[in-house]
Amino acid sequence: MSSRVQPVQQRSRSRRELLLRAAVELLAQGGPRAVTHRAVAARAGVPQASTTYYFESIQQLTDEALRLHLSERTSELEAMIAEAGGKGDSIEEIARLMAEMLMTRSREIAIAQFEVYMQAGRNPELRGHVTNTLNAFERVAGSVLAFLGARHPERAAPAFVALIDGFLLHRVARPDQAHEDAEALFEAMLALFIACVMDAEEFEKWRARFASEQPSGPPDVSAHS
Amino acid sequence: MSSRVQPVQQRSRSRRELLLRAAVELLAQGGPRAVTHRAVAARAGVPQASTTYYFESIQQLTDEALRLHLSERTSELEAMIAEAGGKGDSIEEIARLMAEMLMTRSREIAIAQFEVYMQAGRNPELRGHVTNTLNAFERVAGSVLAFLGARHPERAAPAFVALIDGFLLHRVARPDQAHEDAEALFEAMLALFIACVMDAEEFEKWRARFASEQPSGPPDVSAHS
DNA sequence: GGAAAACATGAACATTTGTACTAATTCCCG
DNA sequence: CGGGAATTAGTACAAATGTTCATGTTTTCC
Repeated sequence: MSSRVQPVQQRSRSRRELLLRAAVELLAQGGPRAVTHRAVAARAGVPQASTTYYFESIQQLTDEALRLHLSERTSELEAMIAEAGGKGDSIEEIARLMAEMLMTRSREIAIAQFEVYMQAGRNPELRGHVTNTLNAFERVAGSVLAFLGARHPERAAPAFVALIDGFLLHRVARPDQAHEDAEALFEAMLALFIACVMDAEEFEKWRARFASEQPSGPPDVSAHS
Repeated sequence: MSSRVQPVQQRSRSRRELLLRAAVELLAQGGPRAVTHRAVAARAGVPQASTTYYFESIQQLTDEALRLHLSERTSELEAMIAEAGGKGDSIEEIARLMAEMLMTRSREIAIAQFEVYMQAGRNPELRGHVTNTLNAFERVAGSVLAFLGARHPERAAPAFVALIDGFLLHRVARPDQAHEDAEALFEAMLALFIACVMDAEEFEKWRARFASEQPSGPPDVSAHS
């Protein structure tokens, strides 16, 4: 009934983690229905029974995998900040850096992130973790906006993160657009938004640039009824 | 091997639709793993075998259910436009109307929408439909922005839709925030964004309002490790 | 070295799920 | 109204899945 304890031996712990990573991969690639004991074990290259040896149930395995993913996103965020530190200090540079960093990640990372969001909507256990992660995102966004000179960064931050996640979500749902076009659009979006919350002169400058770039009309896809 | 045809009798057709709606409900409430033959039949109040009578496989049932959901979102959008027509013509009014309309929908509608996005990421069959729906959203967003006087509405529209979906997604993932606060924030976000793509005077006016409202700092949730 | 604890795994079992099949019932139309 | 098609429903079965368990192996610690 109670959850299995953390293994004490190193090899065990890494094997356990192997299973968690396999679960995240399967979740990203095939959705929740693809995360089965057997599939996870096969992908991790361990025998079937390992999954039930390390985890009480498939639900618990999945939940822990999602928490691992969340903690890795936080680490990733810190790494991004560390890497970006000093590399740019203008709106232009920051927007380019962010767009590039977020778009060069694997598609699976974004998908897994959204699966976590979905799961958090149903599982109160996860909700606190997701809330903390989102708050962390918003804190960082607020810092960046503040660094650039936004007037009310903490207020604009949630919108900034929403814009980013919305863009990435649409890219997951509609992956056909060329990568370069998408990244350019993303960068322009970010720059425009940042400029929005700055003072008026900065804003004017950036809005002009946003407007001057060739407006790419939405490509009409063959109608599906 | 081929898909079953549309039933000829009225009762049959409505029953078939009943199954599709049940599938969407289950998907929204319990995720993809909750959509099983038996669960769908039970929720629709029809015998087990109906699901296999009307649909080739559970996959086909799910796919069609998702397509139904998409087409209903399009209808909903048209209804919103019709209802909003003439009710507002200022940025303030439009933002309030949009925030209210989008936030008073059931939570399940948003969740189902995002499940469709996730599924489209994996299923090329669905992708075209999702692309069309997103393009329709962006077209409407572009019209609204154009109506309000945006300079390059078609270029700002994708960002606008991304902002909306991102906000709704975060609300799904983190539903604890009070509804009124969330709606007010949403409205402010929309108004700010719209103002962003307007001329400078409009923008200044709205940015000032956005900034003057009490900035609600992110509530720190108890740390989950 | 050897016992005890921790770890690992193959095989089996119970349940859930997808699907097929047959018989009964209802509906449509001449 | 009667016959054939459409639909409904009960049931059975094969496959997939979650889980258990007995047993074998490795590691730890004295």
